Amino acid sequence: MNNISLKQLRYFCALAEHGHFGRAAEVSGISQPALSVQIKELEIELGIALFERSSRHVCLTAFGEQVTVRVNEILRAVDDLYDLARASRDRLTGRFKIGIIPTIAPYLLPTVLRYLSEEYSELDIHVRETLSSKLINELNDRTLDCAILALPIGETSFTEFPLFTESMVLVRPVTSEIPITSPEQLLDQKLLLLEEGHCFREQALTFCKVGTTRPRDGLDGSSLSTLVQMVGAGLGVTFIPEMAVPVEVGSARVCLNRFRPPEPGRVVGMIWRKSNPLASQFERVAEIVRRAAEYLRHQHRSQYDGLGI
Amino acid sequence: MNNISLKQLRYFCALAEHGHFGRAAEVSGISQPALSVQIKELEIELGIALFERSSRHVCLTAFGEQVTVRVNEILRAVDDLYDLARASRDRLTGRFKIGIIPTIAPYLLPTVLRYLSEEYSELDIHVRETLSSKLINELNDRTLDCAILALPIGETSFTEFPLFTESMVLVRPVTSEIPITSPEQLLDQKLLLLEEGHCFREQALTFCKVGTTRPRDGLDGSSLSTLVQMVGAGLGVTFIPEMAVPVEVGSARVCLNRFRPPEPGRVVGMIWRKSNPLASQFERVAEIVRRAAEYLRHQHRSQYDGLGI
DNA sequence: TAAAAATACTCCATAGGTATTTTAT
DNA sequence: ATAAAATACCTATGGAGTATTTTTA
Repeated sequence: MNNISLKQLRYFCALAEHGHFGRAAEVSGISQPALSVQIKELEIELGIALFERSSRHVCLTAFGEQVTVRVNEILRAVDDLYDLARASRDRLTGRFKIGIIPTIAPYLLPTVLRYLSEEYSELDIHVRETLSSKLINELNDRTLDCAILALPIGETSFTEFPLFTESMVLVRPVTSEIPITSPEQLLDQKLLLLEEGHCFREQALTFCKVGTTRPRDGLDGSSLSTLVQMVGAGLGVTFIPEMAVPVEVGSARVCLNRFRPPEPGRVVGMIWRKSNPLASQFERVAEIVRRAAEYLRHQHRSQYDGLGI
Repeated sequence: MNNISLKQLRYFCALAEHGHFGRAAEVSGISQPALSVQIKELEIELGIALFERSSRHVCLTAFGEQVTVRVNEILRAVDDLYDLARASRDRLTGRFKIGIIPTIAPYLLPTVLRYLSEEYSELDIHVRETLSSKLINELNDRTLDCAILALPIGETSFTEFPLFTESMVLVRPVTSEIPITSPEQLLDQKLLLLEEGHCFREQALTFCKVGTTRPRDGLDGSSLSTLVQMVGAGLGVTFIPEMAVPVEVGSARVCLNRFRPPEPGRVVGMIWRKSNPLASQFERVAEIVRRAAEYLRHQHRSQYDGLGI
């Protein structure tokens, strides 16, 4: 049975250093007999003497000297655990795996990553971009630490942290005449949507189905960028999130219009497993993401206004 | 206060490996609640969670994973202490510093070293050849582990282990006529002795002073070899230990004679500090030295007989 | 509802304290 | 005779057990 204790090893080091039971005990904050007993037990446990005692000197045996080196290493390694813990407690360390859906990633990520790496310089951030359903699986798998997606998810095992609400904007060909300002006006439009699985598709449809009918099916696109290009080619209309506007619109021959309230939109938030012990850290991370989004929105809003919409 | 215990670290490893409190507890030979408590205390001590718990899975946090590597190293290092102890207990390890007086060293050492290195193949043997008084100081200094010299020493702090008794042999010039067989006959001889400090000098004189007078002072030599050469040159007579005969006599034009009992002689033994915890090991070493000397004596005796003395 | 972890409590082993003895210089 | 380590003995902390509750899938 391995019954050596770290206390014994610390006492051993103190005694090895001071060569005197009384002083070593004092330094160790225990009484001399307590130290004597512990050293003796350590020797019994190892089955060999560590010190050569006399009333004048206490000095290490040859074996004791070999042990000193190793024990110092051990104690140093244990102390390192504390340091590591403190570092990990105060700020995230090591790998940090964040998931994000495709209809947010391209627009939010650059800014978020910049903000995060400013705050957590030594954090090794991994990004995974995929559909909400996969992100959720990977969160449950513990493959991801957290995910940025549209709320609500409605899984009780997750903490949902709302980041911001973003509006949907309608993208029309420049050739179209009158602005569309209510869902009803969409019914005779050909609506281009992201392919099945994207939550943004569902969100757009939800808005359109405010009534009971839905717009004529159009084509599916695999990215917002593609959809906008398709709109520019006159194939129909589509929605994009407000945040995508500065990136996706510009090159394409399209025009935008907002709706009158209630504007279509969605809540974007960050989620993580409630059981993850880094939860408190994640709130800080989420706050940083929120600030990044806010900054982005201000930037965009000025451009947006510049577009005169 | 550093209150992590090795037990906790072992439990941690078990839990990290099994991912299940119940099984890890079983493997560790304790109950599940005991394990729960210890893991929790470890986490409290470190101030950060090591595991992410749910009733389905128990898995390491990012921090826990970092800790696993280090803890495994720590536990391995602790186990190594046991191995090191066992190795040191069963056989001498590391440096072994042995002292030996000049009137024994050249004759006994080669054989002793051969015997010792056969028995302790990985022992790093250091030899120190000097006068008894210095050897004793160095034993007290703990510079030496043990010493081979003429007994008795009479220090209570030393264990004296007698190895063998060796006779002194008189060395005469071949030109001298009649054998000398009793101390009295030495009184009119010119006696060549080792310089002050060699115990062998005192031992020779002790024999000569069996009566009250002592032989005429001769010259001092720094080694037995020198003395024998001086005898060959007709400068006087000298004593050498029996063991030195095969080495020192042969090239010189001298003849030998023994005395009738009580033959002059001395007890050669090994000494070490009583307080040295390797004492039991030293008895084994001493026994090996004794066997080496015995072997040597048999070898010499046949040569000696061949000389027809 | 079932499986697993956490909690509550109890007990005993042992670390550590004080007083004393032994040892070695 | 003195300084230091070892021993004896006692106390109290805490490690570990059993029984139970809480949690989550």
